[in-house]
Amino acid sequence: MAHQTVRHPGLPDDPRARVTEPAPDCPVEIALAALHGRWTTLVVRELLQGDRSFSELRAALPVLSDKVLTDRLARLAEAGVVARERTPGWPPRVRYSLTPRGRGLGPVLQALWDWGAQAASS
Amino acid sequence: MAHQTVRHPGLPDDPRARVTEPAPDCPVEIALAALHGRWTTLVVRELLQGDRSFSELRAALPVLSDKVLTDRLARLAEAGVVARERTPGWPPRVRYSLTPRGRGLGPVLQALWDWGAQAASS
DNA sequence: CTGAATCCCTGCCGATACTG
DNA sequence: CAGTATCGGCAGGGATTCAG
Repeated sequence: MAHQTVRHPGLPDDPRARVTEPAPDCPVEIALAALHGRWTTLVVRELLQGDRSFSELRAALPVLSDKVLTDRLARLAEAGVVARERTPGWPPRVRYSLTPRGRGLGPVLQALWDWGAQAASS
Repeated sequence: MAHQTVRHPGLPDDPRARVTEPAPDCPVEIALAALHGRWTTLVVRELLQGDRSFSELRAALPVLSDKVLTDRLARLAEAGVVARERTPGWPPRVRYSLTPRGRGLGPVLQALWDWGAQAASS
């Protein structure tokens, strides 16, 4: 059943696994930074189902304000998770989609889901 | 090579996967909340290597202040990740260790590490 | 030794109004 | 349609000091 060698009690043999204070280049920090912020995971979830326009995202997440949606998309783009594509002409249309790296977040979200779905009993 | 069935584009068939706004009972939110905050993952990393006292944690993470360490341990305990054990007598000694649930964070951190370790190229 | 109390500063995020 | 500009409330987190 176990399909990976059990190396639980040790993260990879990498110097970044031994830092004594938060480091922006730590892979775990990078991943958490990409998912950081309210609404971020929900935006990623929407895009995991296909590319979307700004309005479609607003419609899917009605409570999310324009400003925050803009901010989330900008941060996700900066993290290499989301790609923007403007179609020229009028009215302006922009399609958002996940990059390959963004699609790689699927298993990560799955791991988070699996852990969080367990009962909180110690 | 692929050792898991590809169900990328779909999180579990659970109503909580379809919420349209941040929900505290969403498993992903629960997991991210447990790991939330600066220093949190480093504290967990320390405890993944064995139980520790307050002072040992301070020594391992010298820049971390008392207040924040106290806060992180309290939050992790509340999340069912960390267990506290006071040994009676003087001076007061407290040992912190991971619960089984806390040890379950190993694979989660591994998934975050793996994703973050990839180059940020789109 | 293991924290709790207090102060302060910064950054997130929501609401509203406005622009290319 | 797809954003930007501005303002304000509030919580995160660091330093310092005090307590059980």
